[in-house]
Amino acid sequence: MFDQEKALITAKIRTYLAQEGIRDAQIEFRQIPFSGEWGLAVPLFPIAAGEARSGKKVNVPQRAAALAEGLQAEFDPEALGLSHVEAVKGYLNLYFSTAEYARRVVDTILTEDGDYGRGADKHQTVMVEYSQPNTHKSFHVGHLRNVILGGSVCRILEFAGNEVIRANYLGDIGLHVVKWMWNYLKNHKGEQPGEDKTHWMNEIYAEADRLFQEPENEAEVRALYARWNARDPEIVDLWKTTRQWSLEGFEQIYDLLGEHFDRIYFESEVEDSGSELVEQLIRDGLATDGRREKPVFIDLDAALGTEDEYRVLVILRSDGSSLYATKDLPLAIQKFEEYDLDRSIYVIDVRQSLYLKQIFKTLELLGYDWADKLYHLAYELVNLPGNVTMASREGTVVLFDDLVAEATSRAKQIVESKNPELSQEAKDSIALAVALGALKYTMLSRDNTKVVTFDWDAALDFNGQAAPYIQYAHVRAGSILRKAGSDLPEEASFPADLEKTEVDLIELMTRLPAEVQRAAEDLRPLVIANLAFDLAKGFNDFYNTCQVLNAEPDIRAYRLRLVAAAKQVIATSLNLLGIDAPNIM
RNA sequence: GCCCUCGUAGCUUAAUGGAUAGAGCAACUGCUUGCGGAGCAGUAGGUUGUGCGUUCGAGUCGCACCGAGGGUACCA
Repeated sequence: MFDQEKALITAKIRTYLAQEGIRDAQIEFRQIPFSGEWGLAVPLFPIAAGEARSGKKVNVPQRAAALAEGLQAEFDPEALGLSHVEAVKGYLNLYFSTAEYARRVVDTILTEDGDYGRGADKHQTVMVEYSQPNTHKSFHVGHLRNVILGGSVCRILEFAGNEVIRANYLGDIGLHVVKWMWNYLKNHKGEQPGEDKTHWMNEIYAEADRLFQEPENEAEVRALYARWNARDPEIVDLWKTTRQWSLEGFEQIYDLLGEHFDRIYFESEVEDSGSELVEQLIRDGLATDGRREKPVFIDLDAALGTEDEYRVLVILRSDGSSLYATKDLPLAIQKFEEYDLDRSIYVIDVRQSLYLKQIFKTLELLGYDWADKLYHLAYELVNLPGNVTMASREGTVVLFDDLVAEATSRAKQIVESKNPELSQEAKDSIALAVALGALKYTMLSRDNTKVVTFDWDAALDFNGQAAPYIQYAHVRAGSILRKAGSDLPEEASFPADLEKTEVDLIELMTRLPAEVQRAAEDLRPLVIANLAFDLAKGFNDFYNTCQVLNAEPDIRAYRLRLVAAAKQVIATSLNLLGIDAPNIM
């Protein structure tokens, strides 16, 4: 935002340093940590250290302090539109004119509106593959982290200036599907899914999984698997019908979560190309065909001359049936055939790190020059208290719909107490926004590499550092603007003696553009989650110390604009997390 | 054995190599409303797992160790 000023300041510093016999110094700008007022800091440590390295005998901290003081004497603050300049502990601190800075920030936000913080078009196309559920099975809290993380990463990448293609990859074939069909034919023939399709699908699957433990049942399932492999038309039809139910169930969940996909891949659609690729790999001598005693595998360490690093990748079972690797290889190729991708990101949990490393390496060995554009975005699991892994087999799962129902019911109570006069419909929709916001924030406010321990009370605690607090700040801002009635003042000048809470709020708002870039660069929604909370806290501090509606006309005018700007930035940051910013709650 | 990730306040967690390690829960004190609970203000809480190293400067980078979790050829 202050590029012109920075250029002028940089030139001035260079001139001074040249007099000191220092050339080609890198001038960097930082934030000044504490700021009752604010400005830019220039650390002189790197420059002093540079002198030391070039052989000059200097004590770095002392020299940095001396340079800062020398520079301070050189600066005429007014000529640069600065309020004052200080030399502190080796830093040159340049303070902006408070009123001017504040006005510029707020004007910029209100002019750019929802585009404030958006990065310039990078001309980069990024595919993000996420969610990847298995059809005919449940959707639990572990799956939720993937969808929420992937969805937020997509929004952030897009807003940062990338073109994003959202991809999903569904496990629509395999033993789990056959088990499901077996149980359906045997115990549920003719039944239709109810309102909640995923829940219903999962009940049949869970039952099938239990019954499968019995040897005679297992034999029946295997027999059905053989019919499936022979593409028995009756079974294929059943598969198509039931898969569709699953898809519709997932669609319900994605709608609820506000997610959509541009391209959906199915395991079934890459199975054949996978088999062909395996044959090709054997012909090329890269893969070893050990059938029937052993599988088809690639000894990556042998191929690369590494030891215990890439291990062995099995690409086809000894009985000729396919594995994940059989299908992930052709899928990667297909993605690059269909799209001109600059990056291809896989949002998959951390346990598959080695596996993906092997897949990427294999594609490199196959000679695909885009292999270095593949990236595994690993995230840790969601566990239950006591470090219990969520596994449907053990029955230790928290199902998605149960969780949403509980969260919504708790949110409803809050809405009831705050706004009893609203219509039931309005209450329901607000409760849902609050409930989903709370769940999403719980998932996104932890670093990707950290295990989330799912605790009902913590996830549903709407106080403190949680989405409802942020949403509430947005509502309060909206309420002030609504009560102010007529249109927002088109312009307003800011006074020099702004309250500290006003200054702090404005500074937080200036951080959005840079934080968006950082979040996109590191694929870390956490960065935005933190900023959203800080903004809400900043706004509440402002709200508690500054009157808006009852203030003098001049003050009222600029504060109304400040409130509108804060509302905008909070809404944008929530949007990047996939969280609704309601106007009433 | 080897590889990856994590270790920060009682708990959950933040911190582009830069200034006094920042929050939220829980705790404690006070105020308001009121006792089937909430809001606000404040207080307290830290040898950043341990030890070396790189650096003017390390929670952050490197190495080693300790601890937890995960992975390591036909599971996903």
